[in-house]
Amino acid sequence: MSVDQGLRRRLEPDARREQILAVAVRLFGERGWAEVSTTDVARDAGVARGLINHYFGTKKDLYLEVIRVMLTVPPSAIAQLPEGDLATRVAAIVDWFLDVVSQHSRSWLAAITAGGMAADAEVAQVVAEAVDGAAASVLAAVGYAGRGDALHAMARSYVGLATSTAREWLERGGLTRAQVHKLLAATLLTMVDQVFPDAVFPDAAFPDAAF
Amino acid sequence: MSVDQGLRRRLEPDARREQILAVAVRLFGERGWAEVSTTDVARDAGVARGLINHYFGTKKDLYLEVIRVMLTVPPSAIAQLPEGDLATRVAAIVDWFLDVVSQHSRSWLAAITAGGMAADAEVAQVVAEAVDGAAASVLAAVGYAGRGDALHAMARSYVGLATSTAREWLERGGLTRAQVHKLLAATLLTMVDQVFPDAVFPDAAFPDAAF
DNA sequence: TCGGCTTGTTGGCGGGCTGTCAACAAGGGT
DNA sequence: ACCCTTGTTGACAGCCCGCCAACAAGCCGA
Repeated sequence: MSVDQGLRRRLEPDARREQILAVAVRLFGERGWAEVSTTDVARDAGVARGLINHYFGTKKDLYLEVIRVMLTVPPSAIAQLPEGDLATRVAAIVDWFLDVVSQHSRSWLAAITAGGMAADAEVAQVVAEAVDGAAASVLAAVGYAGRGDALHAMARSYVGLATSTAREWLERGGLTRAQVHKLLAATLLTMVDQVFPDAVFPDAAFPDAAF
Repeated sequence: MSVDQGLRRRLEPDARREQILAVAVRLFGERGWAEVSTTDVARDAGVARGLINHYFGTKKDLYLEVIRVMLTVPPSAIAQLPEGDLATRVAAIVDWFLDVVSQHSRSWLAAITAGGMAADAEVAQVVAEAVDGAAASVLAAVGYAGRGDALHAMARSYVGLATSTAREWLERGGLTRAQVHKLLAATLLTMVDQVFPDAVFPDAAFPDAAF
């Protein structure tokens, strides 16, 4: 593992930083916050421990970067919004979510379940930003983008459902992908039909028009 | 805060243990795992640090007890299952959940959102047991108790939705209780109608009979 | 009342982890 | 070949944790 080849080599700051970050992502993905020490990261990176503080500051700062990396969605599959029927779009957004989660499931799930210290305010904020992004995607897919704070809150709640359901599927193995898909699609349709209309702006009173 | 009155007094083991535990619950509820040291708990309890290890073992062991306390639902409101229509029972179980969460919201939410180190296996198990209990209550309320693992998985997913929605309500304040109630009731009804039937035992083929 | 004994309680030791900083050296520029 | 920038190191101080021998509070029998 630890690629230490005796000699001491100079790397460009970006390269060294990214190398340490990669090691940290791997270690924090395998074990939790308390189980990984900066000494471990330094050893596996073949680097003096002080260098980690030099590049990242605090151990928590390093951890925040790790979580950001874990939650960063590969931009390949984004922005594919099929223009069909509502049910079609719901099925598409659910499939997109399941694809993203299942591909790099371990790191994504580990990070979204608060990674190791959800109580920390900064960690919570990083996770909240990722949830916000997913919620915005959901709202866009169902044609409710930019329609008020309550809708965003409901969309974030739905992302919570999607997350817990995905965990039941990928970690516990108690559900099949088909069951997960049906659950998420049916509940999202229900929310769009029955719950979202009550949450749009009080002044704007066109609850169903997508355009 | 720290009730230190100079002299050193002997307490019965249960009393001392409970006193320390109370202090730990307060501190871990205010701050997270990393921000609370056993020294802090000892100081606020007016006790030597070693005594904590004597009573609880490891700091993590103390933390597990704290989370168990936080997740323990006051047994008052349980076991009230109104025998009415399905929609009535759904509304009742949602109200019950919202009551429980809103009463001691801070500690419950703090603990259920993984309390501080969800990555730890033991902490995850304690939280999972609490989620299992809530899921069982939901299944019992809708008449699907004891009908297979997939159903329990779906119920746990629903508890995830309830948790994230409650957090949007209580912590972020972006939703009203009425909105939360409608969201949770509508989605639960949808799951009972459209999703649960596919998840019952393969051999048992009576998806709708409550009795 | 007083000594003894059980046991709740203390304080310090060793080990480990973290943040900081002055000193060192790798490698390019002149 | 030299120098000088700067990536890199190693050690120091501080804190936290688990452990354990020593201490004493309070009860019991004499």
